[in-house]
Amino acid sequence: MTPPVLPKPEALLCFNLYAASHAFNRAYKPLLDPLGLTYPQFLVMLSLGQQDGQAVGQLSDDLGIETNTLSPLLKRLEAAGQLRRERSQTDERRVFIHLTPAGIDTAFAAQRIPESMAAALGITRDEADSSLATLRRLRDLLNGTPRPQID
Amino acid sequence: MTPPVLPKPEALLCFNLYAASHAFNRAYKPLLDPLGLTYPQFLVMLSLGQQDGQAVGQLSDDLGIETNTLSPLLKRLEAAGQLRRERSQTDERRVFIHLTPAGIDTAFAAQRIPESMAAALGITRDEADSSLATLRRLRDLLNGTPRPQID
DNA sequence: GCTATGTATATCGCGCGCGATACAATCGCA
DNA sequence: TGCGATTGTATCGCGCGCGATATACATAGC
Repeated sequence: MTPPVLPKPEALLCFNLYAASHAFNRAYKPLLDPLGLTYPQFLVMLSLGQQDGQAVGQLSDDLGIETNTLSPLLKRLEAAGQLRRERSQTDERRVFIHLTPAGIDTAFAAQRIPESMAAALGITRDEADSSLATLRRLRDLLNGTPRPQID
Repeated sequence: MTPPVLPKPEALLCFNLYAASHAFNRAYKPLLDPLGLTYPQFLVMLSLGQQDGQAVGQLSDDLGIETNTLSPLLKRLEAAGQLRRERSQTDERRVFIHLTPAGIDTAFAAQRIPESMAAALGITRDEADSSLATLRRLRDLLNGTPRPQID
């Protein structure tokens, strides 16, 4: 029988995900501020550092951020001198994103943040990987992927 | 030695948390739309359903949402007829939030969403609780709590 | 009582996050 | 070749999320 009282948000997986995500954002902020990056901007810089010259749509797919969110975000990063936006010659609808030299420096500095955060929290690689796998499985489930058990 | 290439966001715990959180939001949206609630509004309604008459600050603490986010959110819920805002008689700085009858109905309807979502995804209570505990520990770490192993 | 300090809530500004929409460039196909 | 459908990106509107700030109320100390 259904209990007479509603569940506390604390008892819900979705709330704990929501709260942990915001907690991560708050914890990263003091480390990202010196770089002049927001958290989603940090993700974009890392993705570009990993593979430069991606189109807007590729970034959108990889990060799960809609292009209508990315467009203004990329404009702000361009205005900050971190990247260039370059129309494709062969398909003028597409826009390729390239890091500037300053952007490359920023990306390398950004790379260290997760490491130092993990170290500061005392989280081992194994713990992180384990949680990460759980979250990835959950995300695939939510995204409607028909459960690809292995990756 | 540090690898010559930057890490993919995919390999980061923080990104997977970020992405899973947004995925949850997107998955909940079609279920919340009929109730006229956003996701944070859903959390507020559940919290009030669990304990009515909370002050703004209590909601803020419990949900980890700043009062500057809650104030306009509560005004929207009041405008939607889901709750009343009532100044305390004894301390006129405080505002207590009470669900309206319509709000109580909404809260009960909202309560079913997590259950049905879990069922649709094939997630058992044990799996949810296990992930939940991991996320809670992570959140406590990030919030600077000096690691209270048990709760 | 009267000022200083602290507390509870609210307002403002800016950057997401995303649905809806716009628009140009490309593609498909008769 | 031409024209409708599709694709890639951008714009708009609204609701968070949160730092900074405001404001009213309460409390403490004198």
